[in-house]
Amino acid sequence: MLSIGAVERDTGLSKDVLRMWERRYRYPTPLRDEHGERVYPPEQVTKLRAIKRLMDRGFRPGKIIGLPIDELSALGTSHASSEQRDAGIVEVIELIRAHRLPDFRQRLQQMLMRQGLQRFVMDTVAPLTVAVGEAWVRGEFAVFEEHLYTEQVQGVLRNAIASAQGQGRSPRVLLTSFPTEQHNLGLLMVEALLVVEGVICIPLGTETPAVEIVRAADAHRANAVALSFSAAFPDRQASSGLRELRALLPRGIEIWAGGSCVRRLRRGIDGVQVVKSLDQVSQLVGAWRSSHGMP
Amino acid sequence: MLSIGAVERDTGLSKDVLRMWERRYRYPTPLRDEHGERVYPPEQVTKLRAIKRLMDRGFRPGKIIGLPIDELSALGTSHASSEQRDAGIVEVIELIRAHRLPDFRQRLQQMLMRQGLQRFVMDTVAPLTVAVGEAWVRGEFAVFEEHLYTEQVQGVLRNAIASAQGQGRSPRVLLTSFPTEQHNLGLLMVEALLVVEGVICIPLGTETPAVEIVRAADAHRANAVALSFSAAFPDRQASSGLRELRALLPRGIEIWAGGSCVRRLRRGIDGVQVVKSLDQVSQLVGAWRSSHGMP
DNA sequence: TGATTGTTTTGTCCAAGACAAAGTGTTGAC
DNA sequence: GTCAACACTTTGTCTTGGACAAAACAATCA
Repeated sequence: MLSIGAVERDTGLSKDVLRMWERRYRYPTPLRDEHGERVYPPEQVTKLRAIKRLMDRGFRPGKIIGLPIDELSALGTSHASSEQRDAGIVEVIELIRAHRLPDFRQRLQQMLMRQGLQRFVMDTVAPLTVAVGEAWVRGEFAVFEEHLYTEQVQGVLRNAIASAQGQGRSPRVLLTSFPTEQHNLGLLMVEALLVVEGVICIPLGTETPAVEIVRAADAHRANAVALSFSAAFPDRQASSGLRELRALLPRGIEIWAGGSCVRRLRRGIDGVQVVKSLDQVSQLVGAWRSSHGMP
Repeated sequence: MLSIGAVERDTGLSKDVLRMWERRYRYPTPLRDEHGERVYPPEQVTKLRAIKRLMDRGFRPGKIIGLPIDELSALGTSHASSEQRDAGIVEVIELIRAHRLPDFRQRLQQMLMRQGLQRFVMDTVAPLTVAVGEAWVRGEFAVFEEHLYTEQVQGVLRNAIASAQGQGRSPRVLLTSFPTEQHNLGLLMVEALLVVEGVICIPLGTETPAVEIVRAADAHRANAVALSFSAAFPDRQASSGLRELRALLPRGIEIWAGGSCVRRLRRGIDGVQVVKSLDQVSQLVGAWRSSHGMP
């Protein structure tokens, strides 16, 4: 049984939205505690998570909020399972669920060696992370299993980045996310791809306010700022934040925005490059280099 | 000029709190746009950030909200600076402030090699992190510089952990923190020390709810759970959380609690080992092993 | 096909009141 | 002098229902 604040943290739906939905769609239907405050049963929280997940994919709340939970997961899976899943991915997922930590770590390392860093990120880590996220929403993955997954992959990626990192040359790229966006895996994936291209990376971790991004870009003479937005990040904040940053940042510095959230932005933002897939990272670097007279 | 939502993102103060302060303390005093909605001037946002920072250190809003901005920064400075600093530490700090990223990274790596992982963590990383935290509060360090520091040290530590990690033997130790505790560096330092002792680590990253810790401990047959608490973590939540976890967890599994927050806990908690300094980590492992008939 | 308009959907913001949880201080017992 | 219990103060979160702008969708016309 969770309070409205706890549900906000758990689902990413703001208190205002939770109350508004209740008024407007008659769902969720929380009970009340002895002092008249909303208390959400676990099933409703699970369903809310599923709804949020679908909204992140572009569904609209009014259309799906009435559906029962199994239809919601059907909607979620129908899309994903259509892209045939690599047998390797399934196998790795099973290792986490069986809590075979050393085997899991070793398997990751093995795939990294076999595929090389670039293919490892694009063909293994990215789909694996999506699969883990979906399994978590369906309740097939415990919270701690997802944490453990994230931690292990982070370790492997950071390790690979350190090994692949050489002298590096322009462009100089600053990597970070806006406040409230805590997901680091996306940033690490991009950093890995950039390091492969021989780019100089300045990783700031997550949650840097716009003003600080500007100061950092200045101090480190960055040529571009790369921002990551997970699916859970609210669209509005993304576009307003990007506009704000564009206004603050000198025009000479490019902005690259990527992640599931910006993928569904309708209109492009002036002066911001939207990166819809990890493939484009390499092209972006190439474009920057050729337009700045580099081989 | 920022909207209330933007200020929430930027300062970490919720909309409810911003409105309540305005009602109660007559501050902040946002202007209104053409539709009657709050609009915050940049100076006020800066002051709000300063207030939030001091609150994280234990100040209470009512006492400090009336002070002018320069007195607020003075409050941050007065406290620290008495402890004499290692020359090496000062030197490394200067590298970050000069934004010499490759030199900084190389210097860390060099110290790691010279000192070995254990001494590196205890004599370099720990005091360095304290010094950076203090400098940040005094305003000598920008937010982005602190982010960059954290990111780099994290990289070096994770790298070292991966290299030092061998087969490992009992005890099996689960590493994590309670929800809202996002600081990862402390956990990584402990993990490094444990790996040196040949302990098997199961790192869950930060913010794992008590119930999930129990499930993870069961799934991975952990012998101990290590929890990290930064200075910003509320004492009360720490002790109640630890008690709750102790009640949920089988008695056979030990709880090790460490970090600046627990260091100021008055009473010990029954069945919880309080780790006041990093030196004790090695002893704890030794004690566990000898009491379980291991060499 | 593509731009322009109108309509529906949806999220954010507002106000003031209520109250519980956290923190502080005081008293009294050992 | 230390510790527990209690009362008092401070502070944050939750409540209500109304209003409205921005985004998404649909329909129209060039």
